[in-house]
Amino acid sequence: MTQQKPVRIVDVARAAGVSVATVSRTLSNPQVVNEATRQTVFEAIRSTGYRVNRAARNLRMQRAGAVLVMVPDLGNPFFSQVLAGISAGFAESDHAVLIADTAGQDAGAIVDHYFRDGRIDGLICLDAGIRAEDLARLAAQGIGDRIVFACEWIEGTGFASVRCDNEGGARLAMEYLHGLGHRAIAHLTGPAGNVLTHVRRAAMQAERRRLDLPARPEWIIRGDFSLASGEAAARQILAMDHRPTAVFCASDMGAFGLIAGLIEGGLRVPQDISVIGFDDIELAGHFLPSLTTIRQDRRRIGETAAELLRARLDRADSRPLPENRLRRIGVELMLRGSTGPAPRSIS
Amino acid sequence: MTQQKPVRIVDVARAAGVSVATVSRTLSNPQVVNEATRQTVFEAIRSTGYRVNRAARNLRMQRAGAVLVMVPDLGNPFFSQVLAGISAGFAESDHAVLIADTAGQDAGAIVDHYFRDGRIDGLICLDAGIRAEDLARLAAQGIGDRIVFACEWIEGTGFASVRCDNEGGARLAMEYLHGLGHRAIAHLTGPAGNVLTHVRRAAMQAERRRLDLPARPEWIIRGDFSLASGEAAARQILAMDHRPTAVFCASDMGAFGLIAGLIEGGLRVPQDISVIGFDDIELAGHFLPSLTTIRQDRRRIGETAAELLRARLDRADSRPLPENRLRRIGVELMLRGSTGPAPRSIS
DNA sequence: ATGATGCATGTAATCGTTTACAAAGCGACT
DNA sequence: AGTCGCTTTGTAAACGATTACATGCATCAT
Repeated sequence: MTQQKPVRIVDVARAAGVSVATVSRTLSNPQVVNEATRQTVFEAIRSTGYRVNRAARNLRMQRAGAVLVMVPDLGNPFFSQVLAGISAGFAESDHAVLIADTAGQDAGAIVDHYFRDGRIDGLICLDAGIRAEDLARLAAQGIGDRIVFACEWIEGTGFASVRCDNEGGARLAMEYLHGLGHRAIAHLTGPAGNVLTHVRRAAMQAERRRLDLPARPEWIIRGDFSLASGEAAARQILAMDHRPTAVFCASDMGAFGLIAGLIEGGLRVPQDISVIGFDDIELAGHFLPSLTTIRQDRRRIGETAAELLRARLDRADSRPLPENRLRRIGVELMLRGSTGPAPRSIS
Repeated sequence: MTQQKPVRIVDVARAAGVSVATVSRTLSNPQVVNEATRQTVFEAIRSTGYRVNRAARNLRMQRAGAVLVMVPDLGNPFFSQVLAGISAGFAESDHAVLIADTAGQDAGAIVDHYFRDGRIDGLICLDAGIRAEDLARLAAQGIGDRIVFACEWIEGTGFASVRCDNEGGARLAMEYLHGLGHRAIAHLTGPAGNVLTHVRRAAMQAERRRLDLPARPEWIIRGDFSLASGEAAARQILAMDHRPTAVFCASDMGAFGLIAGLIEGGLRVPQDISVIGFDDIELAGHFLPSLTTIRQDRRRIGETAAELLRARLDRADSRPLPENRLRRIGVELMLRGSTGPAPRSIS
């Protein structure tokens, strides 16, 4: 019941009959110590139950032993999968994983503080909402290559980044709808200013041009990845003179809201209108109707980001290897129940 | 572009023309230093851009400056909300928030290592799957009161705990269904061995007895909080000779799967059978039909857990205040579309 | 015998703080 | 004047590891 005092390295040294230096070396650089001594030391470590004090090691080695994951909204289930991947990717490493929610706070300042406090060695950023000047400051401090963006990224900067193949996803969706006979295809976008919004919409439009499909301004419907924005979009569509026969949504959540709204408005999905999402969140397969969508492996994005950052942290300061800046994780079309052949034209 | 070396406390001392002790005191104990000196020091801190090195401070103060959140499955959106609350609760503190996914690993060992490595000062545990002997070891090390369980807990131990009012939730659900005329009420449970499974089922059964409702063994359907288990439960119900007219599910995910399965099997929800969930996850209001459920404020559970742990960390070692061990967060019945009056009896 | 070489280990400085203790300055009181 | 008390500040010893450097000892060529 009483607080037992922790074992220090000198206790191990005493138990093994060697100096602290030898114990330390046995732990960090085993091959330089004599086989017999090594065994003695390991035995002493085992019998004393020694564990190295991280604060001391970190202070001496001038490192933090931790990385930070900045999440725009921890409550959003989308990110939890990425987080799980990151956590798994660092499980074997001796870096701890810190999290911070940027919600409503100045992301740049937070990151700057964590770094300058010596609390973190690196950063995985799921939030591209950092101001350019903050980034410049970070890069100027020479820590630019210990930052990895995941899912989102910032155009025109040299930071490492892991993302899914957004363009490929949009292409898959459009080709598939086209193959089903759809010509009038609308797009429900993400929030304004978001890089994913931009890229997915641009790819969708490029593909529409390539397939020589008709375009109407009102068929690009502004959303924000949320359920509510999908429901709002449904109302807009219901009110249109020229309704699309299919909608490609930039997110599953938006697609869910859209479907709910359309059905409430009296349309049948997919008989009257097809809907396709993006993400493939867990519920997509169980929604009614189940959702055809572009699957991005969020867990793998997280794992890959962890891998990338670890590689950058491990090489300490040996200059080379600024390659491998961008990793694209493949996407997959998940065929389900929310899409079907285009209805016969009413015109 | 060049790595600029960090400002140390001696740099500030030099800039202010005082000793390092004075600078340190100004930061940690301002009222003991003279007003004028204090101003000078603050100015020096500002002009040098000094930030205290956490590793050094932690080493000297024998603390870690961090807490750990153990999550059974980071990928599960249920926990991400709790995590968001915890993160918010520690935003103002100077404790960093570490996360670890216990998936497939020995939770007890992980916790023990984090503590003994001096990496954490406290723990919030969302996973009650720790072995009793590990807990005993932790308690023996005198850190028992720096552990807070959230959502789940372990019966018969003295650890602090934050949870929703599970019994009240079950009661609300049963009373409501009873009021709608339902008599044959089934229950879809959580996974075996889980404390939430046990408590919710026990409360449901107690309420059923109190309301003098009929009981049948097959109306207690084993689930595991997952979509798939809900779908399996639907198949069981469809095959029953005496079908219940309502099902109280221990989780929303289970309820979603159940509804999907029932509808697929030709039943109408809620006309033929009512379904009520537990949790109120975001999608509950947007599912088709929308899900009547017991809302538990997961974010607030997280915030409260953070609050409790902070209080325990702050009081350092002053013995008192082992009170306030248990906090129950209230639940709320969310009336939606998956429940309706009991169908007229067929018998 | 002597010096060079190499391996294994020990000694002690160092990382950047906090804080116990000592000391200095200044009134006030006897 | 001497003593005491109080406030404010400085000096230096921790905290617990890592590692540059020194040392000791064996081996081997000259």
